[in-house]
Formats: sequence, structure tokens, C-alpha cells
Amino acid sequence: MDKKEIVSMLEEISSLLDLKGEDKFKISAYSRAARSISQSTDDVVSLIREGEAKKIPGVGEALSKKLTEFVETGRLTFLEELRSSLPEGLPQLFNIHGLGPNKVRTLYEQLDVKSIAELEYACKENRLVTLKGFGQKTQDKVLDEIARFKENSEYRLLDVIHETAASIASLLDKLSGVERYEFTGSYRRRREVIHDIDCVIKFKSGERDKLFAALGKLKGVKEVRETQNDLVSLVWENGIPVEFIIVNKAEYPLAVLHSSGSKEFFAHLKEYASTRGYTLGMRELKRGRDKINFDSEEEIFGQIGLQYIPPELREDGDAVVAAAKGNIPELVTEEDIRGIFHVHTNWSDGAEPLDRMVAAASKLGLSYFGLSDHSKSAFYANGLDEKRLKEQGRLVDEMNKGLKDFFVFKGSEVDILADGKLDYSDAVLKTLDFSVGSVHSKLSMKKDEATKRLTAALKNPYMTFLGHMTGRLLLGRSGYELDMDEIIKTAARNRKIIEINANPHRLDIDWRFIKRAKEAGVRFSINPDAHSKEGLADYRYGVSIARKGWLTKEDLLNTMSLEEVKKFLKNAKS
DNA sequence: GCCGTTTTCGGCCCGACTGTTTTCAGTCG
Repeated sequence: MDKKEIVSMLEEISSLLDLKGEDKFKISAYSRAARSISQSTDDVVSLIREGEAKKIPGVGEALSKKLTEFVETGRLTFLEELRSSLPEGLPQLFNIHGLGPNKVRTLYEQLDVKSIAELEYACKENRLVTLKGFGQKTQDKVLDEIARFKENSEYRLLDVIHETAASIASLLDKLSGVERYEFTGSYRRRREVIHDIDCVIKFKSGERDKLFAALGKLKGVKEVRETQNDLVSLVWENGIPVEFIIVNKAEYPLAVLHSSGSKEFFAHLKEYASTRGYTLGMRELKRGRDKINFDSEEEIFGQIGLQYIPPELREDGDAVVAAAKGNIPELVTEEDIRGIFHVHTNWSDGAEPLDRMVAAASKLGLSYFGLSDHSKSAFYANGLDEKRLKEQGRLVDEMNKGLKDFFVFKGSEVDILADGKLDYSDAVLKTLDFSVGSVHSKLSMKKDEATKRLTAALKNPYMTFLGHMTGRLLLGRSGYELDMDEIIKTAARNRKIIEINANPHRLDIDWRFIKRAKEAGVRFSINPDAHSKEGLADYRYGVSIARKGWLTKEDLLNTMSLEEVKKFLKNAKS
């Protein structure tokens, strides 16, 4: 039993109660408890076992009993009864953007819709338009969203894949018959969303067949899809497809190269190789009839006359063109990051007090961070009014005096209001070291208005970073539309820093956009948008996105030393 | 279902947006 199971149990109850139309405050009590437990730094399971569940904020008498039952027996009668009172597929419908509890209930009660498949059928038969509260537009939108859901539901965020890959790695490390292995595919390229995990394995001579059999029996395998030639195709217990490609020593480097790049990239590579008189295949490289041997990917690139191309860049032909000219830059690495911005504490909606965040960041080897709790308009996040902001500033000053190898910059994640103004006056913003301008209320879907709002904010000298901007481009939520070129132009002209939001659940920024902005001369910062100690380390995901955007150390603010950053931020305000 | 230096009962984060209405309900962040 772990924390995650408890959290998902509570979340499930919450959404089932929602479907039943229960009291909304009761519903939110469950989701509040789930959030509280997932953010808790205590050993929640032990706490519950010891009968101390009520010490968890948001857990009272009733929940305490349920949690105890769940932890002790692994089951919860209440949840089981709740489940059996509703059709199994119904909660699925929540995945369709725009459908909430009331609409789903209407669909079930009036049309007997119990699953996404049935919903799609009902739309196609034009049955939604007859329902009260529904109309043509809603039906069209539901159909669109179903299509989007189908397209995206098979993709997972990078951090989820990362976790699964790590557990696979620990199993492979112990498996005899494995000489070497490398995760390849879009995971190695560090895409933000990933469909499956690919892994190339070099087998120990003579142990090929044994290895084939062993892979299908790994702990964590849910299903063996197929085994043929050099491929073992599995489904992992969490539903993620995993493909192992098993090759010999001679094939290994090219198999890794082939499996790591996108199809488009490999086609460009192949074409380039042929102009140099080589035939590049999936498993062998030939010059005329002669097979060429090599021990590493580096040697293959060298052989066909290309500079080494880091995996993150192996998306399209651009990297091949650049490598031919020797123009692949030295990309930023995790070690280059000296500090981070966009950090929350429990003054607004973070989980930890400031001192614990400082200690955790320091432990990660960082030498500064920028504190940015929410501004006053973000009531839902307990945003700071001017008075509390000032008070927090005093706390930071006091703390900085006592710190030897760490520095906290005073800042705010300041809301960009509907008219493009910021949530604090210039006089207040002036007292801060920096600010991250963010839009929280929904941006109007109208492209012109949304762009106008952001460009107005970009012109404010007291907004340092443009945060949260391209919004939910991924995983099925259509973001707001913006005129990106206009944003880039204005950001460059006003010397703004664009934040690379490294929170793996947000991933607000697309590397294609980063590349365009870089070319326009915009500078970036990797900001983790950390709400907990664990969240601080998310800057690592930001590094991989930065690399995909071809960023070097020079393109980032937070590769600067503390003294340089201080100077930079001071100049930025003047 | 939780919680209390206003309260053991009566509140609970709130505003924007969309599409459906003919003055508002539902959903989202």
C-alpha cells in the first residue's frame, strides 16, 4: 500500500459522488483530502496505521475510518458499493473536455449513454441536440473532443515514462544475458509526451534465446504482444507498451541510432549518407559492398562525415543540415543550471514553508532561487495582497542574512489581468527583484485579444518573465490561440525572459516555439513552477526541453552565477 | 465531509467563458 493508491482511491470517490449528484461540498472534501495527502511530506500510510489519520489536514472522523479500512484491508466497502451503483464506463466520460458531472448524468439518464463509444454513437445519430441544455454546438464539440481523446489517450507525460523506464532499467541490470542496453525512441529524444518505451539490448553471446524468454517474464509485464525476429513487444502493468530490440554486438550501435531518431530524421540521415557514398540501413552501414564495422554511434556519425547529433535534436532534417556544417551547438546540461525561478511556498498554494524549500534547493546543488508566490487576484491559490507581500519580503531579507551559500530573490507570480495590466502596481513591483507574469483566468479564445493582452504585459518594465504561455498544447486540451510571432517579437524588443515551465504536468512550452524565439534573440529561464520540495528537481525536465529547442548555456538566465543574475535583474528594472 | 482567535452550525475559492437560454447553468482553471 502506498500513498498513490490512497490518493487515487479518494479521487475516485470524489468523481463518483460527483456523478451521483451528491452535495458538492462533500465531494470537494474528498478531493481536498486527496490533494492534502498527495502533498503531505509525512509518512501518511504509517500515520493511518497508527490511528493518527486525523492529523492529516482535511481528514476528519468519517474519512479517518475509511482510510483505516482501506490501509488495513486493501479494500473499501464504501467505494465498492459506490462503483456498483453506476455503470463502469461512466467515469470515462469525464475525459471528454466540456463534459462535467451534470452533463454526464443527463447523458446517462436520458440517453442511456454509459461509455465513450456509446457517446460517439449518440452524437452521430444526432441524439444529443434533443437534450435540454445541449445543442448543435455542444454535440459538435463533443465529437471533436472524442476524436482528440482517442488520439491523445495513448500518450503519457515524460515523467511518467521516466519512472517506468527506471524500473525497467533496474530489472535489466539484474538480467543475465543482457550485455548492454539503451532506451531509445522518443523517450531518449525527451519528447514531452510519449507513446511507448523502446529499448535496444545487446545480448551476451550464446544467450539470445534465453533472453527472449526472460524478457516476457519480467516482473511488471502485463501482456506479451508478440515475439518475432529481434523484437519482443510487451505491455507494462501500467498499460505502457514496451518494445525490446535484441541485437548482437556488431548491430548494436546502428540499432540504437536507428531506433533513437524519428522516422523523418533517419530518412534525412540515410539520404545524407548516400550522398557521401554510403548505404545506411537499420542494422548495417555499407560503402559499396563493404560492410563497415564500428563500436559506437559517434563512430557512425564520424564515418559518414557528420558532427555528432545529440538525441534530443534527432527530430527532423534540421540537425543533419547543421551537423554537416559542424553547426551543432553545445547544448545546456543539468550541471549548467545554477539556480531556478518560479518557486511557491505555503504562503500561497505551495506545500512547504520557505526555509524547507531553501534547504531542499541547496541540497540539489543550486545556489539561488526566485520566490514567486501568487499575487492577490489568485484567490483560489491564496494569493498575497500588498501587505502580505511586504511581510514576506521582510522574511526573505532576514533569511538571506543568515544564509551563506544560498540566496533567495524576492518575486511574485503576478497575474496578467484582462486588460494586460499586472496585478500589483508598478510601485509595488519595483520593490521586488523579479516577477513572473502569468495568465490564470482563461484567455479569451479570440486570437487578437489574447495576443493584445500578453503583448501589453510584455511592455511592462517590471515584468521579468513571461510565464505559462502556450498553455496545454499537449494531451488533448486545446490551449488558447496566440499570435506567436507577435509575442516573440514583443518579448525580444522588450528584452523579456521567456520561462520554460519545467513542471512535467504543465509543459507549457513547445520546443519548436523555443527555437523560433531563440532565433529572434529572446533569452529563456528554466523555471520549475515548484509547489513542493520534489517539484524543485523538475528543472531537469526543463533542461531536456531546452535541449530540444537547441538552447545553449548562453541562452539561459539561470546558468548565470548569483552575482551575474543579481546584476542582470537590477538592470532589467531600470 | 471538514472545520472554527467571528462560529459545534453553517459556511465551504471565485471569476471567466460558452452555449444555451430568454436570465442562466455547466464547466474549467
